[in-house]
Amino acid sequence: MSQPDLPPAIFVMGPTASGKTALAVELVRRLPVEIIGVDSGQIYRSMDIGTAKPDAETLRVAPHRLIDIREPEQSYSAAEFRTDALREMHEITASGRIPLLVGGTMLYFRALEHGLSPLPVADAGVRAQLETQAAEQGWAALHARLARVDPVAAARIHQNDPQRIQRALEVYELTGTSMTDLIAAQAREPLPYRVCKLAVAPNDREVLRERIARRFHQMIEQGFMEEVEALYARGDLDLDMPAIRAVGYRQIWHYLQGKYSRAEAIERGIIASRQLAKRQMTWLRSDTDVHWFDGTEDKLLDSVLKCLQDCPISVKIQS
RNA sequence: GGCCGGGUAGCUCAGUCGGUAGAGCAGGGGAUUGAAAAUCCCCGUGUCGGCGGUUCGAUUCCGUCCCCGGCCA
Repeated sequence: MSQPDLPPAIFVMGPTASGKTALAVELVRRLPVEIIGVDSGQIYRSMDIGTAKPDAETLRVAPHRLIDIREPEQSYSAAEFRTDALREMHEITASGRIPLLVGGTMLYFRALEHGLSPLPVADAGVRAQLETQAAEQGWAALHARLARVDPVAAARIHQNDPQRIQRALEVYELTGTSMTDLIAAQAREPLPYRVCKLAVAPNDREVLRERIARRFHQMIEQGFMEEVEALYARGDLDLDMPAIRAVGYRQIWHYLQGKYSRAEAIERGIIASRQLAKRQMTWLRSDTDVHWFDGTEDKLLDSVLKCLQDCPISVKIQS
């Protein structure tokens, strides 16, 4: 099962505001590693404060790959991430260093590590068509249709989950084959690396909740409102776009539209961040072979370095 | 001080023609295959403000007291 000839890689995963970036930057100082961001928000240009993107100074010492690679009106996907990340990882490995993947987008980590089944890419036309049908007949009708073409998927997907109903129907429309059959037809390709997975999160949930609130207020002080205002003022962006639906951006967008007061937008932004952290924790807990770190301890770096030495990848510490 | 509203889940409230109560939000758990910071699923015992009274039985009716609004002095 284990493949000793595979090159090493490190994952640093964790919920929002857990201190992943700080740890990654420290690791860059000590180890022959290069950072790749695993963050569906930080891929966007002009979205810096609200995505907690490392500042220019930090990026100078610790460059991040796969951030600032899209405009806010564009979309991105787990599949594109996997392709991009694999390419960057190979480059880093070829240069004799170790890829250090850091972020909080757990689906991207999952897709990278376990691969994705060969399914068709999203098709805006088909999606629009399904959207129209849903508006006319309701999603329950589309779920019923899915049950006819792909009963296995329909049993798994809840009838109130429009996003997944739409995707499963889209796959069928595009290929004439059910998603279930396509997935069964070919095994996923796992990541060709020996990975050491680290999870950073405070043991005490309340600590994380406080950190999230504090950081959100800091973002506001740093000009988060103004950042969203600038996006809003462009006039070509809206809440249907993944970038604008991001935590914090969405709530401030509502404020700019007059739906929330300023204070309400901030409060709801904090709540949305906490709910995001909760979902991220659910992903992490389901991962069986991660090494957990509290993240708030003083000797975090030492513990992490020791863990990396003991890991199957056996990273040598260099000074 | 008088009159009128209110005091029910962490918050905002609904409700019980008397048989010990339920929504939204928050919170917790889970799912997660090209939107994933997305999209969903599951989870609600709380002296029904305090004390008395009536009653087989009171959160509900009556009395009284306390607290919070508003109006009048």
